Amino acid sequence: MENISGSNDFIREIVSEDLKTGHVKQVVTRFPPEPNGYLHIGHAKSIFINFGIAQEFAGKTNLRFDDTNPLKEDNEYVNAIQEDVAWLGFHWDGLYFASDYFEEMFQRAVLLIKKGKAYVDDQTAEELRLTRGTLTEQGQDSLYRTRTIDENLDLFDHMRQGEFGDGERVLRAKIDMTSPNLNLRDPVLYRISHAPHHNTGDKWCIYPMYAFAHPLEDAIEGVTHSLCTLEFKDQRPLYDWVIRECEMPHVPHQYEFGRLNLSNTVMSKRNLKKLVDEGLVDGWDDPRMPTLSGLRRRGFTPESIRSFVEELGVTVTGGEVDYKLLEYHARQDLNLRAPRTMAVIRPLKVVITNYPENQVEMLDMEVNPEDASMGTKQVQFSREIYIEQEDFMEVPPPKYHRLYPGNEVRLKNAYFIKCNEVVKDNQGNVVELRCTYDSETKSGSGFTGRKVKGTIHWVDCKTAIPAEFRLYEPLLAGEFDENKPLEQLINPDSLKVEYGYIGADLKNVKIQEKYQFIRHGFFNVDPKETTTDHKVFNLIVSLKSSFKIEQPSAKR
RNA sequence: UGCCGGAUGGUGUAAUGGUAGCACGACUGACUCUGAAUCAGUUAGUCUAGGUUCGAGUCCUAGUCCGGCAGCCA
Repeated sequence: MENISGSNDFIREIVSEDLKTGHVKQVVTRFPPEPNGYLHIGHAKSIFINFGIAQEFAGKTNLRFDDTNPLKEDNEYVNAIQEDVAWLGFHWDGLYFASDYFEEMFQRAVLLIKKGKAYVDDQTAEELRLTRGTLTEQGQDSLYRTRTIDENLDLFDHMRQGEFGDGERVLRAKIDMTSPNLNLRDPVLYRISHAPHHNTGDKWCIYPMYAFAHPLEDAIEGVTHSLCTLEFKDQRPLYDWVIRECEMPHVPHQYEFGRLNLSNTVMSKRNLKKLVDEGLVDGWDDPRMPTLSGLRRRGFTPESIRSFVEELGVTVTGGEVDYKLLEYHARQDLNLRAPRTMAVIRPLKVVITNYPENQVEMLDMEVNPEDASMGTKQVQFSREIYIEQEDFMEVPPPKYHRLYPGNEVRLKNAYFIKCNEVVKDNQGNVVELRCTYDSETKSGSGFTGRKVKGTIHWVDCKTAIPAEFRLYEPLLAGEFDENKPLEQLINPDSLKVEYGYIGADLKNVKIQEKYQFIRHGFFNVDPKETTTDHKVFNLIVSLKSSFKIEQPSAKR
């Protein structure tokens, strides 16, 4: 069978081959998050791989919560994860919980004991660690390794009945304490934890470990290709051991791919949670976070995340992707879809002295020059407007095409204006510009009398609406360093808040709507902070700019 | 001095023994009522040393470097 997308990574080749040879009738994958945090863009890669491959080969994908550790899991995460997966555009075939299989897992563990393949160990966690050996030294058999089957059965049952305290005993696989693969040195299968579970309540006080539970979950659900990240590679022999020794009728296979790492950010649930818990960010959905909820609030579209992830491919090498590539995909998507508008983020007032005091006119503006079908809209123009502070310089550097004394520029969709006078306050700051306009130069009039180097955007003072703009830079100033406290790593400029103006055309914006503020970038209407009276816009990604001031004379 | 993986421009990725290609970035230029977009171009790569072969990024040997593994986490 051929896949639809045409992309052909090593996993798709395996799937293809399995289908062709008939080893597999229908491909079944699963996305198995632990509900102990919110999903991030790294998970998006796994989601696109698991759901994507199943889709391409007409298979099925389950959303399965790997909830085998009651201490860390919570229903808040269960709900958030479902929302995020759905937002990316995927529908799961089955919605399952590992905890629903606890009884079967217990029975399989009993089977292991009966076969002499598992035993109850009374050693402490510390003793276990000491006898496991090291990377270069083999481990030693536990004193309890030779317990009789009946004794093990009895003890394991008492574990389940709650007759021991946390950590007093564990169930271990009996494999090989001398194996060079640490995962095979009699790994722990079950531990005791008298903790309430988000799904099973207090029904259980023993919980299976990932290494035991995961292969069973896959087998129970009929998963054919269990796709996970590289760090589980060493567990593959154990995965196969569990399936085989537990005599699971269905045999899934594990394949590993490289995890996604993004530059200048934190990418582990542990550290993301820390940022949230320490109040260093505004929750899991802080727009600077690489979480899916953060990216959504920031304004990234699922389509741009998808094309980004798909471009990376599926490989067995690890690496770190420059976040600029994600920005590129966001621009690419938004450029075609986002309506254009003019917004002034750092306002500077301009009075057009030869424009009649009470005159007002409506000017046409293309909604999106990339898509004529989006039509035009009208924007109001009058004698007083705001322009961007950085679009004026009293002493312009070379190749500065914007406003400066004596220079003429075009106001986008309006007229040429020329700067005649600069008004300053007591401190010498420029507070107002007095300009004249040329009525011959109206946009759309076909005026060709003379040319102008620059076009700048503006907002009419009479109808301007105050707005808050949140400008973002990467969360971390440099690369993640686990030896430094998080608060020292955070980029102090990761969030800058500005107060400026939007035009009347944005009076009725709705949350999560995306716009391009001409010459600035793409912005999203913040869903958390925006009210009818106070509009907050999140910078999704700025427009590229080839303009650089050669001599940074910040003087205006 | 264990085991398992892996090394292709600054970054990510392709080439399945037969011309090292693509994308991002960076830099030019054209165009432009967004210094955007678009278009054209430039830049820059097979870890090292041997070997097999008419031919090696690809196969073999040795080395170097990088990642993962010593939770009763997943």
